[in-house]
Amino acid sequence: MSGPTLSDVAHAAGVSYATADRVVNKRGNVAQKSIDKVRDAVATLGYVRNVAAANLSRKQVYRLAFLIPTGSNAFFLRVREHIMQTARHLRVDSVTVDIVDVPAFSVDALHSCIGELTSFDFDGVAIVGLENAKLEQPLADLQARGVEVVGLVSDLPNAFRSAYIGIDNKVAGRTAARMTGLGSGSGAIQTFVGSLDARDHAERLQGFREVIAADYPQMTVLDPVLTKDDPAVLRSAARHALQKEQTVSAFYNVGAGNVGLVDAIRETYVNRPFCVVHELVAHSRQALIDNHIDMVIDQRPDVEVNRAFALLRALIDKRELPPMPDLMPTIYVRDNLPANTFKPAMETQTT
Amino acid sequence: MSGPTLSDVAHAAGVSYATADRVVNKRGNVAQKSIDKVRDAVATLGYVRNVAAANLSRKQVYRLAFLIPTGSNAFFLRVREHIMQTARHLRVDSVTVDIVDVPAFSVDALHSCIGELTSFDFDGVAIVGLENAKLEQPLADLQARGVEVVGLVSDLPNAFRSAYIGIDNKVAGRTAARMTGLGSGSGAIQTFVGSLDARDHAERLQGFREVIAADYPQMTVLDPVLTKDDPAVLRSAARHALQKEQTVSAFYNVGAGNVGLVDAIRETYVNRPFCVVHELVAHSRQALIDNHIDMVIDQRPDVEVNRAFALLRALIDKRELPPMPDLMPTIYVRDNLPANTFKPAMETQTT
DNA sequence: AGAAAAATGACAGACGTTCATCAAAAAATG
DNA sequence: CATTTTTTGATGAACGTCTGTCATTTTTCT
Repeated sequence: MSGPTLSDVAHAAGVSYATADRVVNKRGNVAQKSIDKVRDAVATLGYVRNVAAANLSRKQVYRLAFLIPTGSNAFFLRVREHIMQTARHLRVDSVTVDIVDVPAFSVDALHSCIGELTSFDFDGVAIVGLENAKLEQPLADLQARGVEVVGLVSDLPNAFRSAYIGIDNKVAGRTAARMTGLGSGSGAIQTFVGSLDARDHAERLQGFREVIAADYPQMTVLDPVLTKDDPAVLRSAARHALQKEQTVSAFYNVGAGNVGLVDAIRETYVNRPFCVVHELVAHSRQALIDNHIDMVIDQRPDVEVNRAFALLRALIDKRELPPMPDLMPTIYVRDNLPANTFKPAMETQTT
Repeated sequence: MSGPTLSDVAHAAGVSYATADRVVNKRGNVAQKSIDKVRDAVATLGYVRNVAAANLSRKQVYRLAFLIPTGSNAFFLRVREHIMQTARHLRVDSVTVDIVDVPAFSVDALHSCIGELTSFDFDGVAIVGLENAKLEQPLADLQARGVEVVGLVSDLPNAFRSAYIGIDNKVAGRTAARMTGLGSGSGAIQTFVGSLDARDHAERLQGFREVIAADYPQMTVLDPVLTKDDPAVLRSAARHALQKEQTVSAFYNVGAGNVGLVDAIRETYVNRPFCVVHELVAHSRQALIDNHIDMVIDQRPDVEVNRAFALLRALIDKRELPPMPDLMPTIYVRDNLPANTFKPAMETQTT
């Protein structure tokens, strides 16, 4: 019924259980001849280790940490809440989770946070990262201690994490452009970015420009307003664009701070621009319903968090990674909004 | 380190291990007083059963079956392939999978297939269903034998399955309409359906009509052509629509058979209609790249299959269901196509 | 050949649960 | 109070793997 055991393998290979165990667990001190015999037996019998038994025996626990930017950013509140919820359900699998707060967009803060992680011996960490060479040293230290590291939402220096879990932001920008082209057609597009140092912002803008340039020659992409994701900046810049330029027919906000953008649009009664923004949160959702914006491109942080858990566990177990469908930006319009309300997280940390 | 054991609970409750075990496993023959004491201890200690140990002890194996329509339908080939791939990776968790072929769209065939399932004692089955009262009896029999049943992609009679895993097709239709409104703007929309008896097709069309009627009065939705998902029917109907009606400015195909639709469009050199179809497969992908169609609404069968596995396991274990983000229709345009090639499945069944 | 090194076999305790058995205690019944 | 019924405690054998120890065999080297 339930597959062959290691005893069966040992017997089939004509060696003792101890030797078979030495082979499959790479304990060394085994003759090549025996290794081959055991490998063959494993293959022909189709032996797969019983993880339940293995985890039981070695008292495996998965101690995970998530490094998430602090602040009232609605997007990361969503992320936090989903982590807590999932963590509660994963306790049956011996998974424990800590959420570590780290000041947003600060390389130095992230640096010291990662440094402190080493003293807590986690088995795996997911980090909302920044791409900065300064982070390489502490990440390398972490990995040297056998901690699995993945980048979440925003990537880390590539060589110092095992995987990146997030959407392809260039693709997201290209999609935004295609939608803007469909919805607007001609005129100038005012773009807004939080910071061009943030790779995700830069990539989105780049993808956006590519598609407009290639397929919508009758539209022009205006240089982005630098907003630092500050709603106040968005508000005044958007007002300015709406009043002065008659020809602005579309807005694309690559970053956050949509509250301000929507404020400005709300004041415009006729012919508001076609408007695409990122990340579905309570406010952008409402703006969609109220017909102040046309489209929200969302990266489904809940899905990303789920994947982070699955991936970290697989990495820690050092097993082959399960097939993971690509993460796709999800396009929300008024007509396909999920029923879920986005309530503020009110849970405390699980330790 | 790793949470309290049942021994700890028993000790804290002041009862024997045996009694604590009787309580948590509902074996009966235990005084209410003891039940309360144990429950309290579980709560205060935060005891959660160690599934690894439990599964080991009871030699838990998950025998799953997927009932998938036969035929060369590219969509279900995708589904099958992903099931096989995932199954291979889940062997480490003692999951075995059988894919059962069932003739497409036949209530009688599905009926007898489900009937035969009872003799194989599976623990859970996922069924690409049909909504027909005829199926209620065999489904009830299955469930009576303790088999967990979920509907996949296309639902079963609601009362006879534990869950439906698939997108909300009305939402998908509404989204298609919004996109068509953005992309086209005015004129007649020719729609195509496989069959109005298929609930997913009917719902998509209904959602589509709703949005066009409400928000795009300058567009009209023509009555759907019934295609039975046959490319030949699509081809001739589309040709007819393109030649005769000058005013057809958009196509929306609710069902399959897009090969024929694209054939007809390819012949139209000027002003082809704005075109939205469902399900990303090799052919629709290519049509998108070739600019013969504008948009593909996809339900990510790979994601759905993953979810079916997770859900069935949770149901079989009778544990609380983990938080599952809504399944959203994914919108593909030329600019966000996944790199993956859709190669035909070449695996054999896992048994 | 003899000594050192490497490889192997045999075994046993542990991990936390499930499940069964048996005797003992407590509670309910007449 | 005696008898039946219900509830409890104690115990032990699985489940498959991990890990360690120790004695024994085989190989390698001088």
